[in-house]
Amino acid sequence: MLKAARKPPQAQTASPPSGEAWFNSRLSEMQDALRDKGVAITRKRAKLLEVLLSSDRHPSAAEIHQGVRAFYPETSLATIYNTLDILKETGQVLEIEFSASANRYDGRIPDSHPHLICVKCEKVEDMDDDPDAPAPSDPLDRVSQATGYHITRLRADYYGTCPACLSASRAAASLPDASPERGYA
Amino acid sequence: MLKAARKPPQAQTASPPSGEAWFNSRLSEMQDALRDKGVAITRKRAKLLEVLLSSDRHPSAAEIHQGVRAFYPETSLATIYNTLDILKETGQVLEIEFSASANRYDGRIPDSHPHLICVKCEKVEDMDDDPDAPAPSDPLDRVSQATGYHITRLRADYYGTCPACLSASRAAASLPDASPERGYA
DNA sequence: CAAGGCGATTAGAATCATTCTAATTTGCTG
DNA sequence: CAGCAAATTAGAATGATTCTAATCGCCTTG
Repeated sequence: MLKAARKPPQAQTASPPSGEAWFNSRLSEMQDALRDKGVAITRKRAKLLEVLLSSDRHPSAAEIHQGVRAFYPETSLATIYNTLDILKETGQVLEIEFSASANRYDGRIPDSHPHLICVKCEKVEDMDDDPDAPAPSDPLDRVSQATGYHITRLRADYYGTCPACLSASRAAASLPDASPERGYA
Repeated sequence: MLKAARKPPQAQTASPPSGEAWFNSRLSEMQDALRDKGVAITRKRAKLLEVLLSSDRHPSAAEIHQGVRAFYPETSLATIYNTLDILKETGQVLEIEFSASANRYDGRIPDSHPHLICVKCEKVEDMDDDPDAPAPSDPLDRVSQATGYHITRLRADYYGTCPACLSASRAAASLPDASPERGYA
């Protein structure tokens, strides 16, 4: 499992992967992941994958829905969410969460990577962040300069399992069944 | 406007500010910000500020509500959201957004700073990230080692205004009124 | 080809955090 | 005390997402 390819030597507004070859190989990856999970690749699901890979605009579930509907008008939103869930489970899509509007999905680069998010037009772009680049003291300044955005906020949050939950789940592994689950996973 | 103080020389699970002196000075900052905005500091709002500063658990709106209710049982959730909005506008609270559960609020350190988020128990902790620390290639590894978490994801997203929207709003500034607003701001 | 089975799909209901609305209360200021 | 604006309220509305129960489609087996 490779990291997202990192091409240019400086922070850039975007370097979206492209090309038919890339498209097909990425598509195969996703299909393989679904197969490995034991779920069928139906026509609607296949189309969903295409839609997901066909633009770098990080579509919402509703946008994906529209894209699939263009070909299969009988498709319901539930199917979109359902398939996105499977893709999430298999690490084939990155969900970018927002509380004030719809989540956005990145199927092109499913590993965590930084984004540029316009607070006005809600555009979401990939960013190639080169941490070794000449770094002005403030990362907001650095990224502003490199991208032309007026950056006002960096959200940098690490998601994982805390030590307490780690030992709890290790204990649970030896025992019958565990305490109730909740969580952001 | 100072940056969040950065105390220890390595990535740490947390270094919550503390002490009565700190508490009072931070409280004054928030109160001043409200006054500057021209809004009243009512008893309920004052209590909300206290609740916000009284723990480092990054409470949700509902948790704050409960905390205020303990003193003013007639308080409605609308008041909590309303006051949080004002605090957000004045940069006095950091909203940590989640789509799958309630947003969390950091009034202690209102500038953007990294967090540790447990995907199991939903704990949210502050993290002092020292980017100059000896850096194993992978930041997830570095943070895992430093904190004892099992980190699986770094969400690093830059929020700001994209070049297109910047020029649009510059244009709008000279003109009568602008195109419809939306956005994540 | 018929029957059975099972995952995929559907429409619509349910959920839940958040926002909105319209009415009421509060706390001044004169 | 009257008048006024801001604060507050209960409850309705919103909107993304999830759930539910029923149906569909398709493959297999007899």
